Amino acid sequence: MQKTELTQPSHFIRQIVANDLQTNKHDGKVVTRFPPEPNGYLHIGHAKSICLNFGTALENKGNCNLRFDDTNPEKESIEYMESIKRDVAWLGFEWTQLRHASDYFEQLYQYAIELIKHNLAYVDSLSAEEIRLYRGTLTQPGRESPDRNRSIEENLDLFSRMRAGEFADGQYVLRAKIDMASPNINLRDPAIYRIRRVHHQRTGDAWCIYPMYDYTHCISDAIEGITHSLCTLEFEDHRPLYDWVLDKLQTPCHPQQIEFARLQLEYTIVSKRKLNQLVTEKHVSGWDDPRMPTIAGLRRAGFTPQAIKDFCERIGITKQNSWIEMGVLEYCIREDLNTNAFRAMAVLNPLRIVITNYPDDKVENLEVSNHPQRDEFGKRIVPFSKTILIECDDFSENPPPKYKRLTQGEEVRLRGAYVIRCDEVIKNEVGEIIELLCTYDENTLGKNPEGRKAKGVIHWVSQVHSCPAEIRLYDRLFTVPQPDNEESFLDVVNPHSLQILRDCRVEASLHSATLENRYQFERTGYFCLDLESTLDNLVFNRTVTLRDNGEKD
RNA sequence: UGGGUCGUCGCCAAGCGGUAAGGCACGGGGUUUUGAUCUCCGCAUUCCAAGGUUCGAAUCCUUGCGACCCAGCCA
Repeated sequence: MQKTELTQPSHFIRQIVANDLQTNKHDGKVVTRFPPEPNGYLHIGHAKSICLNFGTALENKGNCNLRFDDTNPEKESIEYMESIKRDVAWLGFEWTQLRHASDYFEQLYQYAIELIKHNLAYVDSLSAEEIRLYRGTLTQPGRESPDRNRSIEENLDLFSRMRAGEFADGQYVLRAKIDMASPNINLRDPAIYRIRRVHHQRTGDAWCIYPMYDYTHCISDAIEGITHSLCTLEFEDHRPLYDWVLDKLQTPCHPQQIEFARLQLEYTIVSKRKLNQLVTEKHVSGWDDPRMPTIAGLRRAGFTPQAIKDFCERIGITKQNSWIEMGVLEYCIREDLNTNAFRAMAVLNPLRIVITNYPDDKVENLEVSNHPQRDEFGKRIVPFSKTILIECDDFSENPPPKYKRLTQGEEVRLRGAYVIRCDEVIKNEVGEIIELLCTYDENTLGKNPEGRKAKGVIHWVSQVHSCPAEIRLYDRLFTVPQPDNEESFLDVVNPHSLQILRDCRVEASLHSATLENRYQFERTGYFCLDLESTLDNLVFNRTVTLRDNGEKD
């Protein structure tokens, strides 16, 4: 938000807003809203909408409300509202006002009476099933309900009695009187109020009739003075209805609905039903499992708000259905963490090295830079001693060509420390390597050895000084790019999406790691503390691996 | 001949009648005490297709083709 303001690419919504500002269409105001239904957790797709709505307001010194579309109490809850507020705030956005569609229930009711009085709405006694039958099909026009020409007086009476609770759930419905022959099915006398005796999380039992989305949303927008009502493509067909309602009623203003394509991210699923299934069937640990595409999951995995916002900016806003590759999201988090994460060393699969020519009890507190490019990050102390641990992978008896790590008889640099040479490989009775005997060159601290150069650089920790840790390696949750297209998305859950390593050793400085900090474990990836971590049992999550251009085996 | 929307590089995406931006990915060189970062270079004679208008078309017109959305008293 701070760095790219002037270079932000334009997209069609920015152009519309800029043009409206120029022509003074809305008195020079820009007011948007993010209108989630509190019936689930926010996910990366919502992040796109959040960034668009809040971003549009911010860029134009306008306002953006957070409005809960809470018109269907059966599915909604306060718990979801709280999680949504937490996630929006975490992303770094501040809503101008917190609103609820339910704040407008009385006004919505009065507007409905207005519609009835203008002979533009009627109470229908057809059942849900009958209404479906009367609606017609995509190619066949619908038929008018027998109740369509009920008198205004009778409609008024029935509607007030609907509110008063005189009828059973489903017995009556209030419908807009538009056009049963419209090629746009949304205009075939859509239901705008239904009777539902459900306790509402905010209005309690004050109402037994609840307004429907199409009727509620446009009026809520108008009440809040929204100028640009941004929504996803599937609502394009609803725009004529949005406009119809506002055209017929004396509302404070008539916002412009503009549709954009929702985000589709490869290797993820975003349907609430499916996400819920992953949770309840224990394919993941919860809504905030680091493999989940939820904001909570991304947060726990170590993603930063800035990376997510950068991602949303990069993918653009258009009306094209498109699939974004994971690589884009990964690039964004790597870019952020590369410049902002402290470096540290952690050995995931330890292999012991004894430096035979290093004094038995000597310990050197080496000063190591916290960031190779940012000196202002300072230095930390990393103890060095005779017995150290390196990554199993960093030693090979039969190295492939161009191998840059440790091999017998060859030299390698221990990051931030000395150059060592491997002299001998110790194996157990079944032939597994259990220890390496090496010698170090005491003249190589902070400088290259005389006349030669180590083949590569590997990371390490001192055995006695390091801390044990559990490290969780996460990978994509699905094995195919579009799990939604699969007969059963559960069949393509990646069985290796979580690998828990329990014998890891991390450098001593990580004992004081905090939930807020991110780290690059040098040469292995970006990590953060998991919220289950304790002082006696450090747990780190891998956010993303380092980019790997190398010819690793 | 139901309605709506959309087709520009492997994936995104600018372009708005004056001769194809940019990002990701990918390939190659350089620097490097992270096979990271950084850096340099390469990467659409062509814009779904075919016609047409024009000095000039990805942009305008016509006709096709393909994809997505809509028949909840969900949002």
